[in-house]
Amino acid sequence: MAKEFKRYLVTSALPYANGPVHIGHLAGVYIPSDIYTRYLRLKGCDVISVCGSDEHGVPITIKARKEGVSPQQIVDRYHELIKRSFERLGMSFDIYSRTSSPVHAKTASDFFRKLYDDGKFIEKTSMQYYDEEARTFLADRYIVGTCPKCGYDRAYGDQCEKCGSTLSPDELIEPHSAVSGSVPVKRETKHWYLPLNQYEDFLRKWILEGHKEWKSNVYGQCKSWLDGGLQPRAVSRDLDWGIPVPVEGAEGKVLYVWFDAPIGYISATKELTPDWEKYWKSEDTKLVHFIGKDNIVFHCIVFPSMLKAHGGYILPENVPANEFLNLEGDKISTSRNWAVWLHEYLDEFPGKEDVLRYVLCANAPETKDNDFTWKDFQARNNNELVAILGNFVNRALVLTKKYFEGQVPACGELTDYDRQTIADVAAVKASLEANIENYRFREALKDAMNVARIGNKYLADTEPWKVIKTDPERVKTILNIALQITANTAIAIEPFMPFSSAKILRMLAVDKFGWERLGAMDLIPAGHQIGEPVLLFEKIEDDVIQRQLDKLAATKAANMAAEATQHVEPQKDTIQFDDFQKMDIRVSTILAAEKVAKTKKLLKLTVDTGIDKREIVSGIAEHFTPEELVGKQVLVLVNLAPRELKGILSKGMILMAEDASGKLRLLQPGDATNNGAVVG
RNA sequence: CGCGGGAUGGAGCAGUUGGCAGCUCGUCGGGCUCAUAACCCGAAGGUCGGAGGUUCGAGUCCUUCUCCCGCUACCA
Repeated sequence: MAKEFKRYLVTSALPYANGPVHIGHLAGVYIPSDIYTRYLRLKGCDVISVCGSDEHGVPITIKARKEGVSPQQIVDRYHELIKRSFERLGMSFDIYSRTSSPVHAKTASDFFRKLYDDGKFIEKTSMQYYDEEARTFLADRYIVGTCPKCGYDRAYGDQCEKCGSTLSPDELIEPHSAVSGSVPVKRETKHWYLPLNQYEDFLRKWILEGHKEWKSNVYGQCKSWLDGGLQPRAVSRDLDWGIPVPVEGAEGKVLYVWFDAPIGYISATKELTPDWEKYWKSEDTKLVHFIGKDNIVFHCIVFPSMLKAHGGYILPENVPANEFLNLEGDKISTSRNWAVWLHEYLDEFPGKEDVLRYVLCANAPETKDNDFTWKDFQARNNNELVAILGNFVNRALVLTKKYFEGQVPACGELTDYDRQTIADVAAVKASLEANIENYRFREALKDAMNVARIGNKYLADTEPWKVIKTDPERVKTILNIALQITANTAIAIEPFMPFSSAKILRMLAVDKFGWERLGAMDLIPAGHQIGEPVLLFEKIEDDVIQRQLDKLAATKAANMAAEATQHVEPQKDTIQFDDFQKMDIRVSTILAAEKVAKTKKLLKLTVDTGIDKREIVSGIAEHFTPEELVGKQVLVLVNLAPRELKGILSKGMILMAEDASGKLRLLQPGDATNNGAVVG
């Protein structure tokens, strides 16, 4: 389907304004989006790129409450930080807006009202938990209590993380609010739902039949959702932070953050241009959403359904979603401060914006999760940016300076080899374009770097430093070509590394070229005086990298310490000696251990309790391998009522201690003891 | 439990409709000296997570298993 588009509308997932932006966000969404947009602009396309802060939702209110400030103060803080960081990184949004803006409030409100008036919603009343102390309704996640299945006392209202079972808040024993700690009560509340099930046919046709070219992760996820059947989804929440539901009698209710956030794309466009409808409502506009994989359902299922329900809007032509980036082997986490924060990077690596852009693009998680390591960062900078790109540019300029006082020499007669080299450079264009247009930015970046590779090879093969002694005329041609290639690198890398591109142009003392000039060999006229060569990139030394690694190690240590103090549980209620005596705990030896098939956490253990040999199923497979357990002595609660797990009768419980990091430790007698010895 | 994505030489990745396993970095050897000890050339190193199957032929299709990540908990 080679559709012709007259203009482009590019959106980037709205960063959630409860924290700064980190490298994961950049690699997943913003770098690809900026490359794409810059490329289209350079081509002279009509393109606008919109983004902004997502400022509503429960987590922001929680954070505000925790810090004792208003939600507005939270979002103001992070909006400014994020916006400024993006600018410094060279993100070229046409507008970076925010969902707390008046334009957005009106846009989202009108959008909801239109759907409401057209009868696109269904209204449902249900009972939900309410925190009287904090005066707020509680999402299931924010209710904590004891798990009815395993007795874990910090299970959430939707799931117990200990035993993995899915729960509803009603099942929790002694539920209390995670927000205030008070006991929640049930209250009746009314909400509006978007009946996604009514859009299944439309979505099927549009995605499953019409967009088979989408990335496999995106297509697969959509297919999975559609095959599973869609449910009506609530689009309002009981909350005092957000856009009020524009309906009579809806006091205290706001639009669900996932309803209002994507509309933020529309609002931002409105703020940018009075012509916004051209971008949102013309079939010849190509709409592309850049997102991370966790956002797929909202951008491919929910938002398109909203647009469809509203009518008049175009749908995204593609939704290139990336996977996740890990940091030094561990999942990036805002709450655990396990991240490389953009604003900190910009402060600590001034002038190295392009290095980060390069590394994150070269290592972008396009097909699967990837790992960012500082060692890789250093290697890519030193071996690729410095050695290949920076070095080539430097060679061409220094040679010109040295032999021709910085004046571009004229191109004479071409050899076959010259012609081949010129053809090689020209050939980069088509590949680079195809890769960018198919959202393969890693490959595209490689193409761009190839221009410099070709240049290095050309200089090595033609050896102007030798030829200058015998045939200065020939050197003129060689350096003319080398300089033209240099100018070409500036074009090719612009979408990826705009700062370096500009730097090259400054050194060459020429103006910016359009994309169509890529491959041309007459970019700089003979006789043109070039500027002073400066180094494009610098090597990054080991100590700089070590400082970053130390910083991460410190974070890890701080997390451990924090968790240790946080996780010490208060003493439980007093019990009588009789209660304790009821428990029969014996020293036992583990005779055999094997994983229970088709489970993640369960191990089947055979233990010798001294009384008998029995089987115990224990949820410890994630902490111990069967091999390391065999032969160990442990303490076993032997008179615990037997319980069937996965068809195996478990008779007893192995005693464990859970440390601050959640890791389990065996409790063992200090010295070898006879099995069956009574603990008490 | 279910569903989605992934598993390819030391590292990171490509492998289109099944047909001699490629790329970048690293390693080793050589060349060059204009260049930020950078650049250029060459070599070694994978049987493509495990098992089974379809086929003349499979990394590429089917079955099954293992491991990693994600979704259902508002973090890309």
